[in-house]
Amino acid sequence: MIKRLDSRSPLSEADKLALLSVQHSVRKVPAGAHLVRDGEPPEQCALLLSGYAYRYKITGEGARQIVSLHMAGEFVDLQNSFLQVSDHSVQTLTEADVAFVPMQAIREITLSNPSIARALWVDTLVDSSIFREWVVNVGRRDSRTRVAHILCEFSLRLEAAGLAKDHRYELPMTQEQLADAVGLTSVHVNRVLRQLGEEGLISRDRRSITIEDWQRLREAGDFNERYLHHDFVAAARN
Amino acid sequence: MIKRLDSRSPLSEADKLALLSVQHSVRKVPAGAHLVRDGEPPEQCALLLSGYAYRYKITGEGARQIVSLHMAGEFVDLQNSFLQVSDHSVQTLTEADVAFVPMQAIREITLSNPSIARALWVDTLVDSSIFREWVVNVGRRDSRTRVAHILCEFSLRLEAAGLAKDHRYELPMTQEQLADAVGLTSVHVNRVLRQLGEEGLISRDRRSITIEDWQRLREAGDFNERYLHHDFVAAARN
DNA sequence: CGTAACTTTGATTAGTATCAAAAATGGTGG
DNA sequence: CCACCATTTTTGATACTAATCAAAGTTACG
Repeated sequence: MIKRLDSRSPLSEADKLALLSVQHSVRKVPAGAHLVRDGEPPEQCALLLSGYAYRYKITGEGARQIVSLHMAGEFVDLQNSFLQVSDHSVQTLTEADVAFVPMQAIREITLSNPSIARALWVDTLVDSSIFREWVVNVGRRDSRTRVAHILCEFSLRLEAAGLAKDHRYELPMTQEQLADAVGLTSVHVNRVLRQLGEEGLISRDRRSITIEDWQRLREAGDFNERYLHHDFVAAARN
Repeated sequence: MIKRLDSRSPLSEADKLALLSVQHSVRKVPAGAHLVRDGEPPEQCALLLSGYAYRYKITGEGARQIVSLHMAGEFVDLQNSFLQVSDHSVQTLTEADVAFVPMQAIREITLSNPSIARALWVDTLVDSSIFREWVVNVGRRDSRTRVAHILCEFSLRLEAAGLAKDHRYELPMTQEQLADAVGLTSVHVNRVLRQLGEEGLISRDRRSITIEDWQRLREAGDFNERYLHHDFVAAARN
């Protein structure tokens, strides 16, 4: 986690020590547990040490839209950190090890340590960039492109997190959850996945995805990784 | 602008003075001008003093998705402030007065002044919350609900900015732009607007919108203003 | 093993897009 | 102030994508 922050907004050794010594408690949380609930005040900030989680909102009609997916090393709750009431829920997708940090500790360290504040802020800005791309994905791409796009995104993010390689990864989501992330029905996602398989772009085995032809899937998904901001260190120059 | 920041994350008088004295240049910018271009490094941070602007991205197919709308008093470019390359473009919707602040100045003041950093950060977190809601809007709501929802959002945001009252406002967007914000075609947006009018929920005159029945439009749009975080001051308790 | 959750397939429908064109509006120069 | 042109709004007809409904397979798990 620290490595990730550092890569985008450099921290001194002292900063890293300060981060490591922030008060927190680690707990193992089962799959399907809520880390944050829509409408409740955020009191702890959860950092995923292992496992997966997703943010979602429910419409008045009862439909669910997943608005982001998070994996080991990511903060799941900085988004709510300085707001009074959570505007969405966060739920684990798998069993997960979670470090809970009291909001108060986050508030204190960010006031006393501007470099850390900066690094956390940058982290939330990257989240925002992904939200924007999801608006586009869901708003302006057809079903095949949408699904291909999200498969590309997951592949790169998991590789960056060291959870995948060679364009092969475990995706611990049901097709229904995938559907809720791309704004389609699970039935349709199923058909699209089959089609992508038939075209030789991907292959699947249970929950594992192998991208057989990265270049073509990238094109099919209208995917450009720039929005992930994986390689940049703007703040490096101060 | 300062008032807005202060309301969500309190600033001392000294902070306010510091903000006011940040180096900047004010320019009048014509409608349709780009403030940020996708793919270019952000060098200045634009603060809208008057007028409107929107962020957008273009898909490989050439379709446009507007990902947010900004009005007087809002920062248009904090989102890119610490990232190396912009992942989207920002264009003015109307003629606008814009204060340009060099990124360097933002970086310096946020390192030296944690309260200001906090306030700006909170501002970007609220932006994120709106992005999330847009993902839901575009991903899981039908056309009528989507349009009603965005009309509600604009009404509250404009009122909060002092640009509207009594649920009546000027919306300087064409129906095509509105369509690009809700992920529909302009033809369909036109039909939905007509329908909302026939149902007595809104009325229109040129670009001005009057919400004739707030309660019913709110229901029609599955609208809950919580995600706008207009009334909260979490950081107040530090 | 038995059962619930998930995936897959098929048939039909609904909602939006697309295409086309007419009407209205707004701005410009004469 | 008017005539003209470009842009925007409106309407209609048709096509297509993805939703819905239903049910059969398959997988995971206690």
